[in-house]
Amino acid sequence: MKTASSINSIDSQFKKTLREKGYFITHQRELILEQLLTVNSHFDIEEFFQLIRSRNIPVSRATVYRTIACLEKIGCIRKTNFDEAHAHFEIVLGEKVHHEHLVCQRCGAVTEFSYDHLEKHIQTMAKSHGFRISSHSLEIFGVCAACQSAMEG
Amino acid sequence: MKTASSINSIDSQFKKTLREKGYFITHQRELILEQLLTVNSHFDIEEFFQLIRSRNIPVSRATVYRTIACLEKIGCIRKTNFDEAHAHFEIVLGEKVHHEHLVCQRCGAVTEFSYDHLEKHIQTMAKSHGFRISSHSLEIFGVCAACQSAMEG
DNA sequence: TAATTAATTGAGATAGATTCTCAATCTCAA
DNA sequence: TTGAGATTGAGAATCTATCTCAATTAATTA
Repeated sequence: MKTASSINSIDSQFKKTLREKGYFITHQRELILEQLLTVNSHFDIEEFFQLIRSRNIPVSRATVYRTIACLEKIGCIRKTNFDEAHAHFEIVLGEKVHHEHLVCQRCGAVTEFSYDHLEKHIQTMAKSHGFRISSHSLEIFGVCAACQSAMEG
Repeated sequence: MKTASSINSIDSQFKKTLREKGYFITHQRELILEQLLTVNSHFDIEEFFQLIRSRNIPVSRATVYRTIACLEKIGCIRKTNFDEAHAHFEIVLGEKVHHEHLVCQRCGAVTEFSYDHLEKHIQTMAKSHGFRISSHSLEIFGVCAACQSAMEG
């Protein structure tokens, strides 16, 4: 649950990280951060930009794309692949445990789950190949429970 | 290792599957299949199409895209996500064990590995969410051993 | 084998997502 | 306050992939 204070805290973390990495805190970035904290996980940029538009937030599409890319680069946001033409993103900061995704190919619903052992298995696997890990992603595609019922009915 | 006979066998499997699923065996599809068997795993369509061009194989870009999509639909080819703007594909038929990928973000090298337990863990996870799995993909991003040495040197 | 029907093809238009250009503006540090 | 360098906006450009539609071709049937 996002309480007012947790939002402020995430917002501050974003800005702190931006500063630490040498980025400027611009008015547009502040506006985007503020809006980012109002969206659910797993947004796509166009959808997010339309939201910004509808709220009359004065930020251009280019800046939204650039800011998301920037936040991704500094690790505040994660890009995820749901096998669609456009990228999806989710907020990372403030998250304790890395999670994976169940993606329903019928309704598009995304369910997060965490998988304790995966992390260490991956480490072992990578080590045996001399590979230095920077990230990983596990997506499971299929049909969610709700859609299964809907299809039977 | 792809021997002449294994290639013919894969080629026949492709065609058999096409027929079974009600697709026509066209001259263009035969040409594409033939060329497909000469490329390494993990090709992207544009790269593949340029290869076809350079060999003066008379098949259009649209047909290459359509045929790859068709082969994917019938399960002869798998689409993979290497965090790039374009999709990558790999041949599935003739493969015994599903594999995952280590993707080097520096040189782009892709290493396959298989992970015995993943399959059943995923099944368990999905079951607990009432989710019906159709596929999954695990990609590990980072820097391969060779690039690590190169970066030190 | 010829006719029939539906699938497939090619060329180019189109769509969709994202990045780029560049002049104007803004941020931050000194 | 000021200068250097980062950032922005608007629209052009790029890139990947799909779509359109008339012409052609594959498989089926007579």
